[in-house]
Amino acid sequence: MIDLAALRTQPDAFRAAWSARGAAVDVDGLLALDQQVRALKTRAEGIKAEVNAASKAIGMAAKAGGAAVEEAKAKARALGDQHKAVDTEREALEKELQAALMVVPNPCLPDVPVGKDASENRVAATWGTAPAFAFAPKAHWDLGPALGIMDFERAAKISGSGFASLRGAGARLSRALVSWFLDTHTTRNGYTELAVPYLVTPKTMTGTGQLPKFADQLYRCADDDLLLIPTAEVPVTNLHAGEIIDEAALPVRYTCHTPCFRREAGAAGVGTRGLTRVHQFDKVEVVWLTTPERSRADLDTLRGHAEHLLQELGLHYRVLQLCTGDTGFGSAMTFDLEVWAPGANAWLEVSSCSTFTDFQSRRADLRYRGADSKLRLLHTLNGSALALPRCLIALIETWQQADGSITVPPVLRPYLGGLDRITATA
RNA sequence: GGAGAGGUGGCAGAGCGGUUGAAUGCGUCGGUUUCGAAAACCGAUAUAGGUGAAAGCCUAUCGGGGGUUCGAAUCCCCCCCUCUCCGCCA
Repeated sequence: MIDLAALRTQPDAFRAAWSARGAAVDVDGLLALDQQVRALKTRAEGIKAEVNAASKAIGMAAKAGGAAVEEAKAKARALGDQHKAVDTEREALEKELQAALMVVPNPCLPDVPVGKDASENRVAATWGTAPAFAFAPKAHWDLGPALGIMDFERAAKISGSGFASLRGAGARLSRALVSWFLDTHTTRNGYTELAVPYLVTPKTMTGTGQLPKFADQLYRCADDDLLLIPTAEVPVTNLHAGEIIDEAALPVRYTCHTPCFRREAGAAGVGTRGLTRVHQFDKVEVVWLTTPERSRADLDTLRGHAEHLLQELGLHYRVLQLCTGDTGFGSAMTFDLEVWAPGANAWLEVSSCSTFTDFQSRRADLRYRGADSKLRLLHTLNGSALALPRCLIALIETWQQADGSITVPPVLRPYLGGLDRITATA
């Protein structure tokens, strides 16, 4: 959520920022509503102050055994009714204002390039080169089933389309990636590992911005009013909701492996072959809670952690700086990491690293007490490091051999009992 | 799932329906004292919002939401959470 007080004082800056995003926000409507709410609030509180004073007087008079108590009560009752009428009106308008604010996107940082959509994202960096093959490289949807490490048909049989299953060395390879990612983050990058619930409340989903705007992308357990997380960002960022963290403890950095559940409504048929886009996938996420002063630099550090993993896996990738028009709802700046999948002949997004500035903190009530003992909103950052199925795709397509076997990247071998090659018989 | 107990400020823990934002203790901060520290003593110590140039004033908040009342931390109803015991279960 944006800072309403800031909108009040600098509406033009917000207008410009939203226009750069291509977001239609009725600034005048918001400001008018805000004005009404505050006017009603002032009125209601003024009447309430009178009611309180009258009640206090009645209390004293009753104690002293005054005679005019009944008359005073009647007067106070009338005032109370008046207050209730005004306050009810205020409440309705305030709800309306809140609802409107909840679907307003975060303005991008000033140095985010302006653009209308994904076609105007900028390639900020490229690492490595596309692997060259002496044969025609195969896509994972051919390689995987041939090796017996992926099974799409049986997954569809038990769960419908958009689900995949791994088997044998494929399942093990996936687990090896998770372990290696987590170990790297905890031992080398200073993250604390978390294990969290995969079902969360609507309030939690609202804290990070999935609700109310993106309800159609979430799986919901209607009988219990719980939702399946679409990313570990949701439970991890909300973990400290409503709390006050001491500045000395910042930045708080967490890494967490969870499955992610996404309905992918409206994405049917778009890049859905094989493991590329599925309703359930595993991901290792990193989340930072940090100060406004540090957050921009911290975003680069976080992104570096994700990039490093791809480098050690020997995977060719590029960094995209998203333009204003392609930046997600709550994000103020996002870098996507796209890995090259030589078989599918495509760049696949395996990480999205973002700073949400204080947008999520305002929703989730995440604050810190500064060295000066003042309370301030935290800045939240997160990024995938990394998303499993697409890493797996790039990995096997990149490391495939002419005979259809897969060479295991050296960093993963300790996690596979020394296995250096996945073959159809493995 | 059944039975019971409980949810009050950073923490612990009081609180008759009436000038209670809330005793007391601890903690924290400032001061006195000290060569310095400890101890002791003195003082301060919530958050959010409205209004105002500011000082300030006002409103709200005792798990959440309703209700009774002129007035609710205190009474009533619903919900949530925690703990204990029983049952069930990976």
